[in-house]
Amino acid sequence: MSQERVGVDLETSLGYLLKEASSALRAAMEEVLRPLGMSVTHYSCLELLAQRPGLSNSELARGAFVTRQTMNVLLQALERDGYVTRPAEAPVGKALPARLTPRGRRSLEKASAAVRSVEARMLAGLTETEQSAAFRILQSMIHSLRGDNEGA
Amino acid sequence: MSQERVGVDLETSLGYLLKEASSALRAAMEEVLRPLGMSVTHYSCLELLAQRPGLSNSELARGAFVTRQTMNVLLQALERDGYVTRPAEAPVGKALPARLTPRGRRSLEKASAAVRSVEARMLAGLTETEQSAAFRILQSMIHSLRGDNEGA
DNA sequence: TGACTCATGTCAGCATTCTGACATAGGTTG
DNA sequence: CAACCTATGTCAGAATGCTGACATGAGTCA
Repeated sequence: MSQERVGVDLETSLGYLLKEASSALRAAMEEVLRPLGMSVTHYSCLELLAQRPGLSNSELARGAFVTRQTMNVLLQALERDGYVTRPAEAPVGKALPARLTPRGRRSLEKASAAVRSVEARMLAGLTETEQSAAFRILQSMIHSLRGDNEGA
Repeated sequence: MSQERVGVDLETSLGYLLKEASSALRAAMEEVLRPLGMSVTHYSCLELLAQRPGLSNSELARGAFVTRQTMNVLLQALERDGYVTRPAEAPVGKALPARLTPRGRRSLEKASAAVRSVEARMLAGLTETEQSAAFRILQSMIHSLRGDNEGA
């Protein structure tokens, strides 16, 4: 619109590109999940529970990259609507292991398929080799950012 | 905490890994920007203006991956606090070209250095070749997700 | 010229997520 | 055992970003 290249490196910054890709992925997921009446966080919670039954609220929060307070709000809604069950008493400690109900599992099926198709579209232009490279590169970035390698 | 590997593919999903990396990057940026009293969106806006002076509110919003309404609220605050100036009248159309004030430029300096150090840390474990690969791969993902290649 | 379409700036209301705080359960350490 | 530390679930308030809506300016096209 305004001008073209005053000339710095937003276009060459991997950080910016990472944010751009993540934003595009999120938008694409929202687009396919909206018709199913499901938000990305909503889907993430169900998918996590399908793959790792018995996760606690805090564990789900970490897996979905939100705070445990946020996840708690969502879990209470999912429980109220019958997608998820949690025992009234904690079997050990305070952690309440959550599980999908049959209704939750059913509702996840369509969403999961939709999201997998988005992921497939995302990877459509990449060779197997490139996908493997992407995997290693992203893991390295995460590792470095979290500072897993410093300190003792 | 609960169990280890019930066993599906969250650990092998590039979509999940992308979200994880983006989340780690955002957290690292927030960590270094907080001492400077600056949020990520706040920083993004200033950095965009430094690199592309004269961007309009809507263009800044697209560049920072937020809606133009959200960017407008931020811009008004930045203008009120003297980091940014916009003309009272649009030179053409309705778009108001925004520019950094000296104060805005000064405030950006430290933030920009901090963010660049985060990006450097993110890339620390990667070779030049891998960084080039990451660039091409991320661009391909963005391109595919946006569906630039379909239709006419 | 006039109707149409599109992008923009902006206001208002709503949704989502976060920060802060508290009580409790369990493990650790002296 | 007692003090301490960490993790958890949960409530309340605040911040942040979004959707909806409206008016305006510019280009397009008949």
